[in-house]
Amino acid sequence: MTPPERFYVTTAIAYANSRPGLHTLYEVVGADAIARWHRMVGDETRFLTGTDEHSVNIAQQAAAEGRSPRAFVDDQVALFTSAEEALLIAPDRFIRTTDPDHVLAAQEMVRRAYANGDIYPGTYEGWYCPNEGFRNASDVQETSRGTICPNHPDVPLQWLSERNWFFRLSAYQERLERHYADHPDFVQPAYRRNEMLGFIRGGLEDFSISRAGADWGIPFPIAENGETAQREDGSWDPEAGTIYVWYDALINYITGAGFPTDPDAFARWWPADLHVIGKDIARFHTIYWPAMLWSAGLEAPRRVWVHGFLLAAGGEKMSKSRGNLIDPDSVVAAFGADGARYVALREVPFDRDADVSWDSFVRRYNADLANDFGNLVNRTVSMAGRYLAGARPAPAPVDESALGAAWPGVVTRYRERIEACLLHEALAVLWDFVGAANKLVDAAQPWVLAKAAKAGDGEAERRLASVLGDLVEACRLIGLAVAPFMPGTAPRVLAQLDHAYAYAADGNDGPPLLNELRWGAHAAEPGTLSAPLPLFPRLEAEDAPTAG
RNA sequence: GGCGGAGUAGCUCAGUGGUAGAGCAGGGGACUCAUAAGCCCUUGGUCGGUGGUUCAAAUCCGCCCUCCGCUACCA
Repeated sequence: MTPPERFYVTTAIAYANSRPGLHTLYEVVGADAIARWHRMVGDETRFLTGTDEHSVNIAQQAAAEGRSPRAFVDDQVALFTSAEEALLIAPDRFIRTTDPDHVLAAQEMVRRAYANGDIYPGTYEGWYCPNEGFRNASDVQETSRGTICPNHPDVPLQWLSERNWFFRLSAYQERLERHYADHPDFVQPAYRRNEMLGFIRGGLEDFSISRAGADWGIPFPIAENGETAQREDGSWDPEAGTIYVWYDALINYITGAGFPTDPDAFARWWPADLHVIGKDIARFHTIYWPAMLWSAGLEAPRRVWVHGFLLAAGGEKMSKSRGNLIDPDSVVAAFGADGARYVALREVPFDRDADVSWDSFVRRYNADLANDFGNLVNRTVSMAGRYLAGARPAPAPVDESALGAAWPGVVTRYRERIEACLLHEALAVLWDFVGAANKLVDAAQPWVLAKAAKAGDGEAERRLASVLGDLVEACRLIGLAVAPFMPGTAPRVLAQLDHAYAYAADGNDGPPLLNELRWGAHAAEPGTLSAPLPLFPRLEAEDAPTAG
């Protein structure tokens, strides 16, 4: 027995400033499916997701509601965790950047960068909006009245400079280029890697990692004179400011692995096997982050997967202001948790953007789940019950069954696609097999065999049991294989087939999935099929929620 | 502007030199186990434009048009 592989997968942490949309949860659903796959095949798996809760913006939103930042984010986070529960997302830890161990981790990373000579006090300059803080050059507008903030056109912008700390990213250009060369799969898909490499080759500037004015953040642990910013009573000197954005948010991945308080756990889980992120933050994960880790004497993550976005009709970005968000709760209400997971991961290629709409989801749900797979299970269970009095027929041996012969190749391709993060292709591979099973029903015509068998045709009777055995086995295999994507459906399929589903709700604690996915793995065991129970009721387009 | 990618059936896309493909959507048919689902057949494309290389180009080369991604401190 080889020891189990360990697999550590993370998502980006969500900015806790508004309620989650499906386009935000999409990434978490994808990572959850990947994590479940690894748990089920027997890898020691850790899946981390969570929320990013510090920022001037959040402090101001809280203040606008007359609440403390902490109370505000607590409520925001509850929106995320409940939406994720509804989608059957099962992280091993839901991390919050306000968690005490994360505060320690971020401060320790700053200290290490300082000890390594990679951070230095400098001056940050830029347009400052009194309502929003510093704004990018690309976020402000030049008008006849001068430079204004588009969100607050009546509030004059100020050109401010501020003392804060900088990270010496420029020192890591060569090492980054070498790392990309030595680890061609570090950033995927390949076109994202090329973009990042182009950025690196264009030259790297240092970036600021502290803010003087903001107090809703992790206290910066070092004073400008290089001494600790912690005072004798344990409090932090506000003069030192707070840690800014990336030296807070990115650190969550190592906090979640045990850094720095649990060295044993950290040694086991770091470096992460996979960061799943959106294209908007690729640069920070594939350039800033490795450099920050190296500065602290830590390894870069093994792989960063940059997924695409869900776009509204016509390729428009989804946003609250455009009012074209898809509300995850309505999707779950209409399609079920598994249906929602399936349509999102099947409709949107995991390596690029796609337009989605309620209609496209309904079409996909009806075609793939209600008509193809759901109906396959339904007709199979129904026929076995009707023609064989419910006794579960055994599948034919692999070499005597067309489905059995095709199956091993399906598993191989399915596994390859999942491990390559091509989740939509993985599902397509499985659904090819669903199609093959449906074709078999029509080719073999069990109802004709049943009539002949009833009339005393022994060969027809044998053939009937064999065909239905193959179909039952196909349903078992498909239902089980798709469990990482549809964890609620798998047990329901197997239950109708009177097969045990031996995995915990998060996919742990079961037998190695690849053993279970052998054709005929339970062929010798007797069973009794129950009455068919529709898995995915067909939907009509008018089942769409009222817009809003 | 620079670097990169894409333009193929109504929609989403596969197809890197040899008589144009899939899924969905549309049309027709035979069947009936089933969630009026499934199965079979089928409509539909001067493969962005143009010039060239070649016996032969969606596929290679030139030019043009259109669209998209990246091009630094919002998470």
